[in-house]
Amino acid sequence: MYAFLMVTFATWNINSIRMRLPLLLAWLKEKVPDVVFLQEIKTTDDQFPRDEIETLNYNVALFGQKTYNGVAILSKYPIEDVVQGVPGFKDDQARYIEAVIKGMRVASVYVPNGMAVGSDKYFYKLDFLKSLYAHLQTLLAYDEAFILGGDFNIAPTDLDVYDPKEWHETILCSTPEREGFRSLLYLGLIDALRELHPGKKELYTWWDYRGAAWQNDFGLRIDHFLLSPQAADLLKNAYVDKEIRDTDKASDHAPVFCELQDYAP
DNA sequence: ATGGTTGCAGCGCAA
Repeated sequence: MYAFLMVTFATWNINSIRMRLPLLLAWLKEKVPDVVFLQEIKTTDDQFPRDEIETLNYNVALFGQKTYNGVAILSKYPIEDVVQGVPGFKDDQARYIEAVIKGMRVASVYVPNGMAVGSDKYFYKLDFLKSLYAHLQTLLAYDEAFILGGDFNIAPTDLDVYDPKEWHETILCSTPEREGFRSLLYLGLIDALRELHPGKKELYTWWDYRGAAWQNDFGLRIDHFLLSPQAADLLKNAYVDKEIRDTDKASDHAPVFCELQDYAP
């Protein structure tokens, strides 16, 4: 009798939670996702608008940072066993938070942008991906349902890029970055959005503020949900919520939704 | 167009 119940996950690079708070609150009220992964909250935990979000019946888990980065998990259900940072990766930037919700492990990740191929930040990005790979390998050994959502700052294939020639071997699209992402898939994780929309080009999640990219649909798919095989068995729906990208004072990223059949009714 | 726009912080840096 619980067969039709769903748990709705959303991931959104919000690009400053304080700048985007009215938009976030309206969006939460309208869409009512059960669990939300946020990236680039760009604030310390003490400056996070916790009260406004808790008023909408969300629990909050934070890994904040001043000015840059910062990740969070919002959940209608209790949040347990919070982990801040990728275990085993020494990092002074707040880019990963993991927890257990309704018995299932969940995580919100903000993979480094990398700035330019060959830069110091680029190699930091590749190092981050290696450590993420090692940690996910550990988690997958449990053979349990697990969901990871976030801004990976990688367009996995040319299908995920509005103009692959212009972006050929540039940041977000270089072969080492793509191999890093692909290695996560080869571990056995499933790219939820691509799984349900094979061959579809218009799955973009990010449009640069510059160059009227949104108006021209110059987009890239760089925000992803990765599911363990046990979670993928429950996958019912995945889509990009493009509507909010069109609003005034929008983030440059659109949220991605992922609906799983309820795993603990 | 090695430009363009946005957020944070209060100047340039990061994206």
